[in-house]
Amino acid sequence: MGRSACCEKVGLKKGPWTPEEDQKLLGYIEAYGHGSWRALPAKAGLLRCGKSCRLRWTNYLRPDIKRGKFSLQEEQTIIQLHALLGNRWSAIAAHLPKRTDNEIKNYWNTHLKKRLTKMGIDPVTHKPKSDTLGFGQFKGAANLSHMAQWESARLEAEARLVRESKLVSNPYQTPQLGSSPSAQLHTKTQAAAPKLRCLDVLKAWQGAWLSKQKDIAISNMVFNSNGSLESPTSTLNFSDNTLHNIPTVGFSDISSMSTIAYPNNSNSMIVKADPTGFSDMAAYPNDPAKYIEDSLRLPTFMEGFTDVMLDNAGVHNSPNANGNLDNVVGSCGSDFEENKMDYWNDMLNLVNSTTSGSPVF
DNA sequence: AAATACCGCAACCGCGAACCC
DNA sequence: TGGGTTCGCGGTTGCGGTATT
Repeated sequence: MGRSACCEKVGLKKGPWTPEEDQKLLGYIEAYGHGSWRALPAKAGLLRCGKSCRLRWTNYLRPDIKRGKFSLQEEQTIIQLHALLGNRWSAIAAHLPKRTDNEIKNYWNTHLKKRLTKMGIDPVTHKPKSDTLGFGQFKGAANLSHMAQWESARLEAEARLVRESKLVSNPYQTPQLGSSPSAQLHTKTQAAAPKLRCLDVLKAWQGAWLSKQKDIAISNMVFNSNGSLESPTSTLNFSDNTLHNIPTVGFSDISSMSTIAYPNNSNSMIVKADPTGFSDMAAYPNDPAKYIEDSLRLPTFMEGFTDVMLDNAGVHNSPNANGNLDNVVGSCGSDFEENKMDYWNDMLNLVNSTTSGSPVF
């Protein structure tokens, strides 16, 4: 009963890998693929457990891993994605080509987290710590949480895609694009659904929220598998058939809520609420993507500013003698209002920039 | 120069989900 | 359908290197 402990067997080696072991593992996987990790050590002549071999391969030996210092761009990406996704390192790694989730996790814990803390920003919520009372109106954390719910749903959908695409995936599981297993996920996903449209949770969410801003009651709704509406604040639970059941290929326009689905074996869809409060889709009879593009607006309600503490300027973000970040403290006022838009602009730029390489955005 | 503290990273551990029979 | 197996993820640990005293 119970789990079979992978390293329980006496005689299995633990600890740092030797160059000889690396060579054996590398040579075996290059020749035969990893196959079953559990069976691999014996076949490769290694006195390691399969789990240890997998870790060594995915975090160190894989040929497509970039090592070394993180660039400013990478730092920014990590921080922004962490604000959105939390400690979901594999998901974050999927957006950082050639970086492993373990490496990103380590970098966050040893560098970025400390930097945020030093600057008076809670690395968990990405809010200023001084916000505990003064930012009663601060909606960013709740919004991020909201976004995370959507992202969770997306990840579930992606996971299903991977399963569905296993038939076409390369048995030699060396990813060519991303570095993390999640990157492999994306690669496979794309292979399985080359015409995949994005499950654009961010944009969908923006649209829904913007509509809410306009007190459009229906704006909080998304279509469920029955074609009825439900609140996006609830956890999305896409069954395997959910998206396929959405009957719209093109537009479905119900009041101010618009749903576009691309159900042809892709699990992808765009759901949005009409940010204008009135349906203007007739203006885009042949170009749903353009409609989405044009109708989306930056969410003015979102607040965040983690990009300001990236030291690209170096000067204005320096902590003061009190250990506070002058600019960040200042940003609790008007500067903050300015920075928040930059932050989310960056976020959306990031999202947009990854559109081509990932079905996520 | 030695001792100690700190830091960074590779590796391990445990859990949950997916898979397989 | 249920139970065992495998895999992947996220948290944690421990060790080696570096900085500080």
